[in-house]
Amino acid sequence: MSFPELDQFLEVLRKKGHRVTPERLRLFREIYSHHTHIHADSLLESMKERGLKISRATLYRNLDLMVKYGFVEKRRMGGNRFLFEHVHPGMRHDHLVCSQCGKVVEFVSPAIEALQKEICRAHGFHPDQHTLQIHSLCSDCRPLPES
Amino acid sequence: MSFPELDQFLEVLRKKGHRVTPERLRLFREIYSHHTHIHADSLLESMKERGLKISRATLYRNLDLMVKYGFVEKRRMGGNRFLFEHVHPGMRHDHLVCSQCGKVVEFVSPAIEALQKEICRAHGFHPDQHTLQIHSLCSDCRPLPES
DNA sequence: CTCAGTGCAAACGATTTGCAAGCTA
DNA sequence: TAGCTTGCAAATCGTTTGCACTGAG
Repeated sequence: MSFPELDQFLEVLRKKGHRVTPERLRLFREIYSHHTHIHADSLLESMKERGLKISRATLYRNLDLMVKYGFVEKRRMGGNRFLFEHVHPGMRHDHLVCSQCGKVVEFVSPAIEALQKEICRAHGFHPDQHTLQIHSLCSDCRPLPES
Repeated sequence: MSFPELDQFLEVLRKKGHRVTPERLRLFREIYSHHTHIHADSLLESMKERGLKISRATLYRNLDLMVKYGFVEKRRMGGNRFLFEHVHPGMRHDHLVCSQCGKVVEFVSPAIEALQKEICRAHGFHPDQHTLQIHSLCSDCRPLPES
């Protein structure tokens, strides 16, 4: 499976003096074949299952590389682990996260998008590069956790 | 220094069969004397400086207790450490976080507040219990980190 | 007197890093 | 070949936990 973004990635690698290694390519394809946020561990496991060799260290190192060059986003959604997601050009979306169970729902809201920009601008933050998370309780996790 | 919320806290402790220990009281007062998000470590240090004895373990255990009973909020703002903040009744605010340096700015926006509620509702999330974070780059951290 | 709470140190989970060996350019 | 990359294992970092002791009720 190939992705249009792969060529851009290769170009960046060359331009920046990085080498094109099999591990790098495998990982790149792997992330681009998942269409939502995924943990480093799940990526590793998923690659292992498919027989794609890569070590945990290399995985983390290359994820950071892809983040650095803008191919991947790395964020935390309240939990302990980072979630990775390949960028979706021209398709911004934000995340609604359950503070209890960690469930993540994606949503798109032009209205909130506009407000985000405005708030960023008002505080001297860069208005083009932003993401937003709403943390709340999902329907399974009851309104108020008693006990 | 005493806080109106302290009495509520004491009441909850009694009602729930928890004991009123000096460590608990010290910590409670400590958090309520800080008016923004603060790391566990800073709390510990700050208490140590003031000669208020408490161990790291007890600190974490009691922070969780206060979270459980709704006196404290515990969240991650992108960094590795949790941030704690005593609740500000009737004074909701959200956070704008620099994805680079971690700087956190508080803001209030009734408009975004309304949208949050709406989005929560639309996805079956609890609309009253929510917080929101915008992640972007602050003025010091330049638009696009080259290299 | 009892059992919840404390402190210490050890355990943990995710991620990062040092170093020797491997492989791109 | 040169030196970026890899894999392994060890290290780190913040937070959590087991356990014996302490002290609130």
